[in-house]
Amino acid sequence: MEYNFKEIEQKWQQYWRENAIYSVENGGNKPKFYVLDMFPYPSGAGLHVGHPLGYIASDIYSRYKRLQGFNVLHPMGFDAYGLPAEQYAIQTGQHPAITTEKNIARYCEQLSKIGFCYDWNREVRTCEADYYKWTQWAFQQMFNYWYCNHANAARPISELIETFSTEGNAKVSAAAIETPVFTAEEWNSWSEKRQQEVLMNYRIAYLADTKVNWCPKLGCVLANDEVSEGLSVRGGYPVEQRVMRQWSLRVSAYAQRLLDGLEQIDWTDSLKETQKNWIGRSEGTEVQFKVKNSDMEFTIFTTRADTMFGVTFMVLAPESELVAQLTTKEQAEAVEEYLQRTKKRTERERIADRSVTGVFSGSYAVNPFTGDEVPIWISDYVLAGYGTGAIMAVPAHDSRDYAFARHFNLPIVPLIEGCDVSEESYDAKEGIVCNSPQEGAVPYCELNLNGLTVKEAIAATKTYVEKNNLGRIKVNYRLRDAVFSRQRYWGEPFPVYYKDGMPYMIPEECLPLELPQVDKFLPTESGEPPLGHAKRWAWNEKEATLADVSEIDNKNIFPLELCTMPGFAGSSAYFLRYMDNKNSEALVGKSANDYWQNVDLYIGGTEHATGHLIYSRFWNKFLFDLGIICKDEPFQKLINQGMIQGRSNFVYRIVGTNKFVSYNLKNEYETQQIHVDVNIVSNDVLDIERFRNWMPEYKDAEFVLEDGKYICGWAVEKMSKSMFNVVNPDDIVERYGADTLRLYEMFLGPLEQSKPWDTNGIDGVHRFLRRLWAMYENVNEEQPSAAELKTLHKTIKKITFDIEHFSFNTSVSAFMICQNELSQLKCSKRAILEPLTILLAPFAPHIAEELWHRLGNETTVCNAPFPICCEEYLVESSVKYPISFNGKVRFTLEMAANLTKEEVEKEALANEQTQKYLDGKSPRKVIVVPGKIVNIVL
RNA sequence: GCCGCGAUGGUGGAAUCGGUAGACACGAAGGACUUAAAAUCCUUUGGCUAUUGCAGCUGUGCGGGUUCAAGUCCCGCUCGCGGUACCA
Repeated sequence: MEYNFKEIEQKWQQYWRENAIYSVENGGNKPKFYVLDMFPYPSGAGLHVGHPLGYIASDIYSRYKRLQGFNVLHPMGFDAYGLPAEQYAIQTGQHPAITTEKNIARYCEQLSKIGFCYDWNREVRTCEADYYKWTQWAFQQMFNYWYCNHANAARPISELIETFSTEGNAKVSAAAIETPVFTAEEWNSWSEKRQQEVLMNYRIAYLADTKVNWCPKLGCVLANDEVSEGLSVRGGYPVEQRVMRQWSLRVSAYAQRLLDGLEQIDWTDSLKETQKNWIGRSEGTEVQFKVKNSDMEFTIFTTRADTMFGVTFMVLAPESELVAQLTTKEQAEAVEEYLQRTKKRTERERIADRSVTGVFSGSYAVNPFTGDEVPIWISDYVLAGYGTGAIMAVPAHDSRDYAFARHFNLPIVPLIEGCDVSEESYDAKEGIVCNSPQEGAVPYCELNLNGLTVKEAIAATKTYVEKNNLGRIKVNYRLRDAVFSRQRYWGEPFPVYYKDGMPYMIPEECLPLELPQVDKFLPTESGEPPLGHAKRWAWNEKEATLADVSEIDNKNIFPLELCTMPGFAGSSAYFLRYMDNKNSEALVGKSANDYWQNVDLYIGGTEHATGHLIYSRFWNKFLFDLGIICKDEPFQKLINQGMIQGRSNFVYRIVGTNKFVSYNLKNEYETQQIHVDVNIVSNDVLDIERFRNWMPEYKDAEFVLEDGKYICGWAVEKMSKSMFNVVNPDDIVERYGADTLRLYEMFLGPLEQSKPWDTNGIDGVHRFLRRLWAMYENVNEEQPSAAELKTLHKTIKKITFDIEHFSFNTSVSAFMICQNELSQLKCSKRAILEPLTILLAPFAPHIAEELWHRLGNETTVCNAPFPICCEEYLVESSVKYPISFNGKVRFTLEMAANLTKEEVEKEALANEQTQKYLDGKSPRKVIVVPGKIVNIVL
């Protein structure tokens, strides 16, 4: 009987669906296991062969865990809100909801063909109201909470109001926007608006004027992780800095917990490292500098407190509030001109052009250690958003300060013994400190750092600063708050209305606030977001309905927020919703969450390292603070699957002709390299007929062949339509079947490694399945031999080990070796084939299910127990020892397996050949590695 | 610049704890079956030397080192990939 994969795969996919084989209950006697894929954004292009790689890996692991008796949650859904659908809508006028729906249907169709064990009853789509209701709800919670530094957790804003009205804000330590101290009397005397304004400084979701990445082309602000090198990640458009009134999430409040949490989770070091860099913890010192001839003071942040005696000037960021205060009349014009000039430059220009620019403010600062007076400059190499937006410049030990000092001819004072600063600064944090002011020097400071190492000097200076009240020890983080507004249509609406210019939350019982229909998706001419086009988009507090915008003037009707939420809003808590996706009372019910806890295994791409994987950790920690969920880290183990690149093929056209020359002859001609569709090339040999029919211009093409064949060149490139190297999984399933696709994707190479897709090798895997299939033709009931049992149990051991180490490529090899050995033994015994079938089920579920039933089983193989390796079958009767002299193997000796180390040594030395090599001498040393090698040292 | 990862045949890759490098697969060459093709099966396949027999040497990006023994550990490079950056 032929291996008819098409029939088999259809049959079992239908069987699984109709009998709900993969639906999962919350609870039961089995231990739980949660396996999650990063849910896809359904783009119009559909899936290519690279997309399912991680899904196949997680599917294998899920099925394996299920066979081992775990209750496995393995869901799938769609990240459906986002820019591409909206861009498409702008171009074509098609509503994003329609295109998104269509794309999801296409994705589902493609995914269903591969035979995944998803519980589709738990599907979530971020654009559906019963899902985004909980995104809106979480946002409202963030609005209603503040971050208390004492509790090191989010606390309800009501507690804060209570504190303000009884004792003011003096004792409150919060992660918040700097707020002047006020008393309870002051608080109680303020208007509601004033109180709301103050509270806004404390909220975790807050509205504030912030410097944002504005992308004019997209008409939208972007978060830091959505911008790379001054260009938008989506579309590659220029991004500029702008101050806008925006919603932000106080992610920075969680910086330390996000850092600490990395210690408890099982992620790769490189990913943890990326997140650590992104969070960017930096321990340093804040020092107060007085302004000469003024009462003013300002604060700078430094990690090099040891360089206080090398400060020769100060620098302010152009955007710093201090600029206006510290600019003198004489310098006003020059400073204004400089500010205008830097303002015009886009982020990209600043990155491209790093030439030194700056202007003197006219003021001087006083070094609090020495009383020394140094000029205050303004330059755009100092960033307003980091530290205090002002620095002390130590040109001898900072390359940027050095370049600045050189350019403007400012003094350079070295502080490390033996360093040479005539050509460049000495930035390294090592060496012995010198040049502290000596006794009697003017100016003088009693702190003497001479002779200390840099590390010791930093510590000594910190102590001095604290003791003398000159500043404080401070930890800074690079991690910024996440800008949360998007001037866009296709996203979650904010559940917010405005009254008296201040935002208020729509009552929870009125959620979800649904996205209204609009005709036009472009931002409005006035610069307002597309929601400005909505005809009915205002809030009536009393009736809780949407009303005509024309009625806004009416007393009880208030306008809504016109922005929508960014892409990461919907993906930050989706893993929680899968646990309990039908729950209309809560994001996730307590019992469901207590049962599933968190994700045991998360598989997805590394491109989310500083976006989704930071935001969802933050979001999760916030919900943890609220007591909604029981784990503060969402993803216990995380694996990044590598990217699958394309493998492009080329033909070589002789310039100016329609003649094509084969790869190895191309150097004899002047040729032009042209991409050719990989689907009409097999093993780099071009199908000439199909090539002629591929495009009209090649209809009459001629060829210069080698050995009667046209050989194509090849290269590894990104998989994309323009390179004609896209391979569609549907085509592979059609030609070879889903099981072959699954095995081959795993066989390509290590899961975490990026590698090119090359259809050429797939025949080998397909052949294996056919050979395996043939072994089940005449199954008999004979007792298995020792050799057969050994092969089986060796394979069980290997497969179990491999799955647990996510080494799926070597498991496929192990199956091939096993099949090969059994076929040599001509083994078709049920006792061997039955466990082998279960072993194969996670990898190739369709053929395993069919073979399982052919062996006479009634139940599904999905519920069979995973076989266990019996070591006793693996015991060898004899062991082949390579005998080496001085590490070099000379011959191999077969010995009984049960010999002790001493006996092996004895037998090896007694051997005739050994004696020949020894040539009468006695060995210096003999090293026996049991089961491995005997090394004789001469 | 800084941080992280990697480099093994014609190709993808294996080698799990320092113990016979190249498993498994593709490709290639030769053979069997066949009128023929497809399919299937068998043999060979890192390089060099030898080949009527055995075998020998060499070999994991480069240069050193540790060790009886190194693809694997240590030091110094080269190249490639990824992340990140006027972060004070």
